[in-house]
Amino acid sequence: MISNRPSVTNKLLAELPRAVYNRMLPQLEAVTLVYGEILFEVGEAIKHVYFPSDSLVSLLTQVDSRHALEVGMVGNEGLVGVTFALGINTSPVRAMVQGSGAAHRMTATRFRTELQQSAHLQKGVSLYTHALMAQIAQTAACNRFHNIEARLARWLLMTRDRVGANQFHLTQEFLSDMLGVRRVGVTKAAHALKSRDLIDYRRGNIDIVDGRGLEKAACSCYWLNNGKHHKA
Amino acid sequence: MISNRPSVTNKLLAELPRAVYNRMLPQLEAVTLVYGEILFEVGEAIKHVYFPSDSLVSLLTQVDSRHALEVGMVGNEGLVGVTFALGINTSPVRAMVQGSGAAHRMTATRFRTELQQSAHLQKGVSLYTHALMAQIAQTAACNRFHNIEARLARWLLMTRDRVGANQFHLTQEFLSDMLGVRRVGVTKAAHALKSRDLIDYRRGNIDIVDGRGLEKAACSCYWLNNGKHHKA
DNA sequence: ATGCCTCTGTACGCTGCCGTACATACAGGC
DNA sequence: GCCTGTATGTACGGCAGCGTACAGAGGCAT
Repeated sequence: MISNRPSVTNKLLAELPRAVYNRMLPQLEAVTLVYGEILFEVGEAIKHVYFPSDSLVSLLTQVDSRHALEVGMVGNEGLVGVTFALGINTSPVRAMVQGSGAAHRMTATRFRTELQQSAHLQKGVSLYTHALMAQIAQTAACNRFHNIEARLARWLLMTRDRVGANQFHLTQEFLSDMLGVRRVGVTKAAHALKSRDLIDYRRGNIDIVDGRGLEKAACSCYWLNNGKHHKA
Repeated sequence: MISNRPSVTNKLLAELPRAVYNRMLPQLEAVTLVYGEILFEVGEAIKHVYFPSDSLVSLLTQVDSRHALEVGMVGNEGLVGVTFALGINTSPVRAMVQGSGAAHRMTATRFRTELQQSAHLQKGVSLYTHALMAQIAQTAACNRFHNIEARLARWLLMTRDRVGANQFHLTQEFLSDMLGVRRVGVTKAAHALKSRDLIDYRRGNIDIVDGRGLEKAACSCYWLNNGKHHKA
């Protein structure tokens, strides 16, 4: 018989031993995250941690009122709120929903209890924290050395890998905040990629036409950090 | 009476409860780190973790053969090898000694044992890991938006805070790798700061003349992330 | 003191991105 | 259909930093 418990496709949860997984399930609340929603703001107390399944969350640093920059991207391979697992109940970054979709969340206090009770969960979260640190460091270097076009290509590929689809909704305005550049800069880069038949887009709907080609257009950072850390 | 055990001034160690501290001491090996020494390379297995006391270590990402960039700085407030505490025995970054001085190190396997035995140590390492993540994220944004001069000022101040002195040895060539810019770029920025009587330097010996002034010349990232996270 | 090596300063053309402003095109509501 | 808002395209001067090359200048060793 089929249970009516939420179907959890978050990998971090899915890789837990059966017993731990089952114990955690009733504590998880299924939620739908929507594009633009802010899960937590810088310095704000974290109330829940989120386990995306087919949603996608961006971690952003705000420099001043005009400038923002994405430092990390969390899909179903991780959780939003790793800092909480490190014993801090505020976030150094803003977490914003970049791709609408399903996720499960758990209250911060319950999550803490679970962490204390399960070495497996601790281990999984630690591994993911490490992967996230590596991603942030890689992104930092990428932002410094690579041009907008290559970074845009990489970014689109990383998004594709996490949502598992070649189409998704994103405006250029939004992308400019992710890459930390002017909207016009995104327009030019996107135009260039489009003219080479690598992508297509129309009013926020982006379509990756030639994935292979796009991978060539992206900087090598993509391969070094494409969210497949666990697979190696 | 005065014991002849090594005087450990690393804050992470110093803040441990007496009992834990005493148990760890015999496992710690006093070492002297020298400018330019590489503690570990990207992807290499970590043999030891390091607790700097008056030495200073840079965490670098190597993009290609020509381009490197510092993403984090570790002084006596932390440890080098946090990723190991997260269950990964390789480092995603290169760790390079930026300021010669004393440190204590422990073999990776012993460190892991200690971690399992002491919740206090775990807690301390977790908090530091969080601070380091915040630092890396902040640095990422800083590298994206602020000009060389402001970044150089910030960098010198961060170094000062960690070594606890207004003078230290650093060539402009070295600095260019830290900031991810040309050496000439550093020369110009340093020259500008010198002409404003904020710093002085001569063949690698840098002297912060006017700390207050330098703080004004630095970007706001300095205040957001000046290694005093624990004090708040 | 001589010579070498390292460190710092200067020059020059180039390009990617910036800030800003404005023009076009598409979508949905009425 | 028309209007309005949103999304995308184009234009233009300006500048910070790039890549490269070479010139002084201080330290150190022989």
